[in-house]
Amino acid sequence: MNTNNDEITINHSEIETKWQAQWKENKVFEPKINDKPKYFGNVAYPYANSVMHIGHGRTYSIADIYLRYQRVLGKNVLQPLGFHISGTPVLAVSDGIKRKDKKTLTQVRNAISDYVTSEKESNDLIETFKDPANIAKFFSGTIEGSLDSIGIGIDWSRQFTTGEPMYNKFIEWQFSKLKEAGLLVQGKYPILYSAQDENAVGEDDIKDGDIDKVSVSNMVGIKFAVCGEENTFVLCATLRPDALFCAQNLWIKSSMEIAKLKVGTEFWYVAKDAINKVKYQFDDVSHVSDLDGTYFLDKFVIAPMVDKKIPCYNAEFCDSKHGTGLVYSSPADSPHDYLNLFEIKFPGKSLSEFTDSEPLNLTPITETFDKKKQKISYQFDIPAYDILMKNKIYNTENNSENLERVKQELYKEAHFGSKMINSGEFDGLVLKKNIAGDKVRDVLFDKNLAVNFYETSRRATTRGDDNVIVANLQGQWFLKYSDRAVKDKALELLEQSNYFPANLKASQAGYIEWANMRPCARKRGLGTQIPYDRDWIVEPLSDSTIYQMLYLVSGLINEYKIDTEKLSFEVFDYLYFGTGVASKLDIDQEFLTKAREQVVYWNNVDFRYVGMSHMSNHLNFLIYHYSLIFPKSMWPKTFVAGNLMMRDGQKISKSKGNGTPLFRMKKQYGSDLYRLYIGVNSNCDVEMDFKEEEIVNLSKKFDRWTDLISQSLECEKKDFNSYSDIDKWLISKFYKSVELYFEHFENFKIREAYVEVLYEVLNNINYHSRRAGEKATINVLRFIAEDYLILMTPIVPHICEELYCKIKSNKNDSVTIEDSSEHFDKSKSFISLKAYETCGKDFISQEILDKEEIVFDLIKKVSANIERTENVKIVIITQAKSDKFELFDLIKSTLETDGKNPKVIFGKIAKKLPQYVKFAKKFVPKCLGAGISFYLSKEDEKKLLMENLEFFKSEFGCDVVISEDDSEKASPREFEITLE
RNA sequence: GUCCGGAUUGCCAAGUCUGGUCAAAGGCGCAGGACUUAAGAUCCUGUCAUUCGUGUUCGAGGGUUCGAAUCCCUUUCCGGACACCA
Repeated sequence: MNTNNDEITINHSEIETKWQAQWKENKVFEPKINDKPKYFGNVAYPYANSVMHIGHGRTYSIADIYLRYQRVLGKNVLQPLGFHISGTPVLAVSDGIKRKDKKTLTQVRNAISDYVTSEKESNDLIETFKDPANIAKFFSGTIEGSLDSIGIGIDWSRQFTTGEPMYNKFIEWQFSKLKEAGLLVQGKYPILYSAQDENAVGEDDIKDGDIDKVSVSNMVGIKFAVCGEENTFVLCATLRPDALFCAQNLWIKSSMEIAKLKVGTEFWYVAKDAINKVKYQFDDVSHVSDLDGTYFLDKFVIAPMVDKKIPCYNAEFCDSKHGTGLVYSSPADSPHDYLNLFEIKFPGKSLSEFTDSEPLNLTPITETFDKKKQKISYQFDIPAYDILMKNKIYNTENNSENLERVKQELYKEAHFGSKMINSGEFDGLVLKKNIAGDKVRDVLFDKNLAVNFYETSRRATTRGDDNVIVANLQGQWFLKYSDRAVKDKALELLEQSNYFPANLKASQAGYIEWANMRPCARKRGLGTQIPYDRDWIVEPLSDSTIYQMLYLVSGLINEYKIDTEKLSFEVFDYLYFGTGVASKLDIDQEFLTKAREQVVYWNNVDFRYVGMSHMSNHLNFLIYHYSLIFPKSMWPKTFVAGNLMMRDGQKISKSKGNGTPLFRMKKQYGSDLYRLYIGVNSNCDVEMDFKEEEIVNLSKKFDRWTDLISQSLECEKKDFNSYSDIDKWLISKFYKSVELYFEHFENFKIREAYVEVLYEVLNNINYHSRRAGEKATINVLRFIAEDYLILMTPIVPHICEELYCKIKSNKNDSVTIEDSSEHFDKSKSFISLKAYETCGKDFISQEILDKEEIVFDLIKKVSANIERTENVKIVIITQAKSDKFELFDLIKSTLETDGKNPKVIFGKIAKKLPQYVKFAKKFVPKCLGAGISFYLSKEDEKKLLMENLEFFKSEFGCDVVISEDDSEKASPREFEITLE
């Protein structure tokens, strides 16, 4: 910290601790129902599986600054917070600890290291984490402490976790409402699955699942009818159904174990390793018999749609674990297929012997139509052949690497600018974006010649070494967002809301359009069971949409120790909609009345802050659910999407170890400074970079501000009229900035608002200090100090409380903090609750501001000139000629009477003051925008110069003379400067 | 793949929505000065070019306009978010 001379060193950390304790003790952030307008804002609850780092702190700080600003506006503000523990993450940690998984243990040990003093304590704590509830309990405690430590004004009396019975009841109610709205439906859904565990698998269950993500990929299983076997098919899974048109044969590894399955009324052949995939993806599957690949080698199959009889050939490269293990060839597109087929048809020969014509005599199925975009040129429009020849790959032997390379090249580049030919109704479809493939697939589906076949995006195994497969789960619960009426309602909600940043509102509407069927329940994890189907647990994103409304009654549920079993659907209906008869509900009537009062008073969410990455899912669902469950009058009002925080240009993440715990900020920099840095550094919609040097630099400005205000409070506040003109200038400037402050805040521009009242005002203070001396500055600051503190409270609340204390003690206020009677108005004691009530306009004198600007500009110009000249003894200031003033008058009056019409203005000038036509050519366009700037009459201008002569002399450090002559070059307020 | 966004003067980064007060905030870096025995820290000044008239700048090219960093079109290069995961 700065320890300059007589400056008082402030121990911010100490002050902050003191005020945080005061706030807590006096329940400053636990608002009661009163006659002020209410404002209900909140941020998404944090996930209680780790400690908070400085990145999380940004989100909560921004929301807190804005909500404290609402208090400045005189609102009764509620900001509650709960904790999210649904889903698998907490479970995964406790499982990891039970398993003694090293990675998990290290992470947990690191996370708790700040809260334990010995290794034994650490181990004991971790031991308790085998119960997931203890994980949630511990981390929610640390989170509460962290947020308190940076002065976030949260009403903790309403907190809950998503694992509590109260919450479960609320979610059950919510889902009953969604069911009523027709949103909750059941169907099939593909998920990653382990047949051995008989359960869905998440990222945590898959080996290296966090590093190399596994997703579900959608293949097409094409049915090749086996000749001579009725209703029996070889199922080949492919990503390129369009290649069917050049299918020449099936590849079947003779040694592969194959199973015959009965699926519905059909019989399918697949590799034995693929039995589970079929079993878990299709209905009515039974195992008929086993055989091996040799069975097919003398058989023929019919390629569907093209109706072509093709043979089955042995191929060692077949992989029983990929797809169905059985594939068809597409020699035109696949170099592998081409060479293998070639070697079967021409045993012992090399492809190099066939340069004049393509030996397999294939019919091309694609054609190049855009030679420019296509990076590979084809001789015969048989891409596989052409690329093999180009790369001089003539046989399969020792060429597996090369083949792989050209395959990649082909897939990557060949499809640009190709379209289908010789394929009947599909002719002309482009291969790009799989347009042709999708069309072929759809037609195959229509004719029941193919099925959807899901496969994992990469080969994956569980920690228990079972193959991860894709199961098409029966009975999956969905939220059906696809109905037009449902979408329209959500869009209506969005439409009537405020959205910041405003340009993303359109994207949000896009997400609403895009939402379709959303699986909303899972087989595993913590959370609420679906009331109609207890096997399913509501998935974490679906259980966190309208929960803000629970805050309105959660405090009372705890206070009245309500038996959660009594929280029936009817009770929630009564609480939220006022429907039903209260006296008939089997629940504490006093609670019921009070809780209903809460809902009626707080009514709806006024402000919701979410991370930008949650726009497409969380916020989307939130909008849907509110629009369906609540009446319009209870819809949320303002949404803000905020961005992440980086650390020195890098993402904050556990693995990088750059996520400094939030609670350290108080000791390291002071919470006020942290908040100030967050608020002033960037607007919430841009990614913010946390830089040590920047925050240190900011502390200098902050210290200066603190020091100035602190000193000013030692002075006596005087009557406005007893201040001098230059003092009034500073006061005017301040209240001008205040106007902008409110304007910026209305548009959720926190950064701009504080740049205005901190940087701008500080600059003006410095200028005033030069003009009138530091003493006078401190004196005049006393006049605005109280307002200034109120406006700064949202961003640096602790120091403002501390300084405000000085004012209170000066006032000899009869109200003391100890007064705790029911009607005690806390806002008199805490600046955190104080509204801004001054009418700044009364103290703004435009004339003083305008005049000072002329002086200011002059100083700037002269200083710049002096800088460039040596040995200046006298500065001569010369005014413009009288007719130049006339010109200005003419332009000004024309602008007023005829508007911004350059032609009219030029016409008048040419007529009355032709000597200035040339000058006007450059000057007039400048006036068209902002108008002509303020200027004085020649006499007043001279007066102004004379009045400030002494100030000029001291500023320039030399003699200053106001010339009696006129200058051609000068203009009103633009003096000619001569140095001697 | 789908959907968004960005490119600003040595670097980071405001400004763009709402065209004019924009040679363009702020920070870093750099240079000079004050203080100091000195260094550091701190404070002040400067930081596109300039013959101090002005000129040339906001990825590139074109357009609209009296006027474009800002609006429109084209183009190059970067980045972010994506559903069962919180």
